[in-house]
Amino acid sequence: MKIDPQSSADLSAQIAQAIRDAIISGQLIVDERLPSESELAEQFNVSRPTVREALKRLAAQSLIRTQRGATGGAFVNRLSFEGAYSQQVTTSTLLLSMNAVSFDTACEARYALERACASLSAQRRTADQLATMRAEIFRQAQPGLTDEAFCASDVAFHRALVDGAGNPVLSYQLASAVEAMQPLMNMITFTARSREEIIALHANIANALEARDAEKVDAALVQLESYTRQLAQDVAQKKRKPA
Amino acid sequence: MKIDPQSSADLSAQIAQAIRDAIISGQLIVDERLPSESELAEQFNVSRPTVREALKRLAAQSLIRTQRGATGGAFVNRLSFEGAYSQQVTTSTLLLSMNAVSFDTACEARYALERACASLSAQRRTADQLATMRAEIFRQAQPGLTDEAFCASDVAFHRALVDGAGNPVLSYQLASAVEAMQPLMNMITFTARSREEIIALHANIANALEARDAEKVDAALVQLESYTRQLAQDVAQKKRKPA
DNA sequence: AAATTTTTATTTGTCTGACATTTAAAAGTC
DNA sequence: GACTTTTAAATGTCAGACAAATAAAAATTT
Repeated sequence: MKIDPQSSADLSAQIAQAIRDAIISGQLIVDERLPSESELAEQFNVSRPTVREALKRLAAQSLIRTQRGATGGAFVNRLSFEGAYSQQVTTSTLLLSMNAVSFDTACEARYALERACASLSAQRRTADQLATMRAEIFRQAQPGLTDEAFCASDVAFHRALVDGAGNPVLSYQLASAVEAMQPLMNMITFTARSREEIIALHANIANALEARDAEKVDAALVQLESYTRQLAQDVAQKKRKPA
Repeated sequence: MKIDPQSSADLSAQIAQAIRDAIISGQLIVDERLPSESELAEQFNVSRPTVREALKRLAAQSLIRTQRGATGGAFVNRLSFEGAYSQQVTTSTLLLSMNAVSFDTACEARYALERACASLSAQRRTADQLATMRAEIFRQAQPGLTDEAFCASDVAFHRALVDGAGNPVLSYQLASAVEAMQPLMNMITFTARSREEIIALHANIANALEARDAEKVDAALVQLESYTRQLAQDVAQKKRKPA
């Protein structure tokens, strides 16, 4: 692990990169303890605050964790799906909100991905996952539900659908896409009529999954996508030309 | 932007979270300048090193950038697809290498996602993207190509296929999945025979895209997936029982 | 007056040294 | 032997300083 004293980049960034490379290349393995901050400072020939800034950078990426105390220090993290997932949600959400990605584009991506695991889900979904979906459908039908709560339940429903594929990599990638869209979905007002429609489509999906009928799941998802886009369009139109 | 003095979490982590929340919620907008480090230190009632650690955390997530000098400071970054993408590749690569995700699981996820944009790509791919694919196929046929170079070209080919869908969100999500698998793919030795086979399948895909035939693209991808998994299995078997 | 150079102020980057806090192990005590 | 106290090591935080970069302001020259 060396740094280039000629480089114009921040020392803390260089040190972080050096350690990051060591982790990625396997020189540092999971749960291994890094040298103490003072030792690292000596190794890299910098001061402790500089080392600390580097370590905080790595901590922000969940590459390391720190513990205080006698046997404390910085340890290489085992990257968990959960951790990576929540980080991914933050990033995706910001991407959507900052880059003026159109609702249609986001929607298209989401459903394209979701349909990708629908057929796997039809094969593998467990009874538990099906029950979760049914429970969420039931919740969605409750009167007096706020739009936010309705959307949250919608996310949970689709999350269960995705998890049904039984592939953690897919769950990780997809769940973040679904969740990142939630702020956009929250901007849609769901009338009683549109909720009914969505719930019916959700029920179709659940029924098709119960029957392990991949084609019907796919068809229902296609319908749900086009209906969602229709709703968004109506909302956009009303905004332009308020009654 | 406030922090909880009762909390046991690091001050720098709390401050980073407070600023992060402000960015996500839109209180701080793109290219807006944060208060100077000294001002932030005063606001949060902490020292400057602590503020700096917080800012480094945000910089590690590309949420902010810093500039030195008179009009310098920390500015809110516009999250770019490229930046998010490279970060995502790092995370996904580590996830695959650290969590003993089986090759089959990763492969299944990758092709499920890839097939998801194949039909879009068949509709929308540009002549340029098709030409890129053809060029990569040509490169793959060159004798004397190392396995690493072959894999890199493979990534480029699939990247072009994904980009053909014309949906930046899909490109972003998918390209990272494809690229994250590269280290795993690099462990496979591609014999002349297997390269031939893969190149033929790539050609099938390109032809089908040229004809804008979504079904044929899908079929070729299914074949490619099963062939890739077959290859990986052979490699694993040879490792267990070396000739 | 215009162009160039110098100065100056501001801001981040880095260093030094100190103290607080947490934690586990070692030492001491009952 | 079980419990308590001490100690040492590590991270967390602070204060103050200087270095380096940078742009604006001021001064100088043409």
